[in-house]
Amino acid sequence: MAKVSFRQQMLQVREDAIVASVNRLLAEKGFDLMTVDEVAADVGIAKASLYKHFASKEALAAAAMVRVLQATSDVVAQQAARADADAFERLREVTRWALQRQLAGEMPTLPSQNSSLRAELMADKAYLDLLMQVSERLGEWIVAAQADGRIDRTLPPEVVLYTLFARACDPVPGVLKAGGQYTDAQIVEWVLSTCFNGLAGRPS
Amino acid sequence: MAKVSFRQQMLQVREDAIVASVNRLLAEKGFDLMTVDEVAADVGIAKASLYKHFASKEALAAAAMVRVLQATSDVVAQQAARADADAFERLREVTRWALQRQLAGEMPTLPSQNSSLRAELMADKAYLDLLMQVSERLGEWIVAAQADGRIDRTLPPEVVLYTLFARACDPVPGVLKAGGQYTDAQIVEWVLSTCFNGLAGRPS
DNA sequence: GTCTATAGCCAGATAGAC
DNA sequence: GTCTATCTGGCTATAGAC
Repeated sequence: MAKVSFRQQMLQVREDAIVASVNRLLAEKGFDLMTVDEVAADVGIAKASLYKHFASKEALAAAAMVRVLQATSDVVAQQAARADADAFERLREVTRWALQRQLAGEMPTLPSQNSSLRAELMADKAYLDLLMQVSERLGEWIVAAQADGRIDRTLPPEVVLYTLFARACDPVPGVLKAGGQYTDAQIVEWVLSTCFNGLAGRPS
Repeated sequence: MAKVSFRQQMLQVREDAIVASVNRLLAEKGFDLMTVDEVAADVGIAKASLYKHFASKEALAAAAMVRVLQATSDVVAQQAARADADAFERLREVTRWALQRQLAGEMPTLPSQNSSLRAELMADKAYLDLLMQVSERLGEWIVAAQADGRIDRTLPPEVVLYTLFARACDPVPGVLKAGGQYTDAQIVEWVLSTCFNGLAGRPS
């Protein structure tokens, strides 16, 4: 029994390595431009071996997306446990985390509306459950922050939620980082500011 | 001579039709998922005929991108001619136009950092000249609006410029439109508000 | 210049030995 | 389960007749 468990552990470690590679490549090139050959080369195994672990390129990407959502869910839970922050601040911290992860090259972009990946994700229960869970928690905070008057009450909560999801995959941080003249910390603060305070800024 | 001119006119009309199709398909599926066969079918001519007009798929897309920039340049010139608007309002009107065009399904998304399209565009003088021209004019308005105090002075103008370009290709309007419960006009106003006033809104 | 037919290539997926 | 070698399909691009 110990031997089986050890083998399973090895398998798990390898699958983790695969998913980590896929996550990075997805963030770097997106689903369409990422090739399975690249993933295999990056992990250091043969392409055929990949297909013993995952049934298709879409399944590969879906596993990476699920992992990202799990990480997001963890951050959300961590913010929910804070006693010293209101709903608005929690939303901002989750957004800050997403921007940092994006600048670190570890945030895959959302699947475009007609990608083959989208169909696979919409059939993936683990993905949908996590997406629902995160959306519901964020939705509660949005409504609370509107009640507090810290988020614009004239915006439907749905609009706020989609805007936050979109900022996690925004091209702006990457372009600014590619320019090379700002630190990651500066970029995060500016993008957070344009997101929550707008380009016009907030009068003090 | 009249006959030659007539033929050239016909050619021009056909090329316009091609570019219009490419523009729509680019906006709908993006460069990678758009196939040349689709373009040919959409225009109603054989694929080989397309290649008599444009040297490659990249050249096709580049022509569409140039056309979008020309339209943008026209809108910018139109706003520059207004006597009843300050820099901030001009920026907002140009952004509004871009959002309306996107909701109409006529705004191709920006080429991703490593697409083959990007290399072609960076070698296209007409594209680069237009991009530079539009960027410079918008840049002047951004600086002026910061001097007026209507755009946040703590943001580098570059950050504001990239943010505006990014909003023209934002996924949020499309997702909201796909939801089907809001009018285009509502969507435009909400996205404009989140862009300039932020999610937090502006105290009056 | 327009068409039909096809070449050439690349990437996802698999066969079969070990 | 891992590998090498190969199949398959789809896409860009072109040849050649008209």
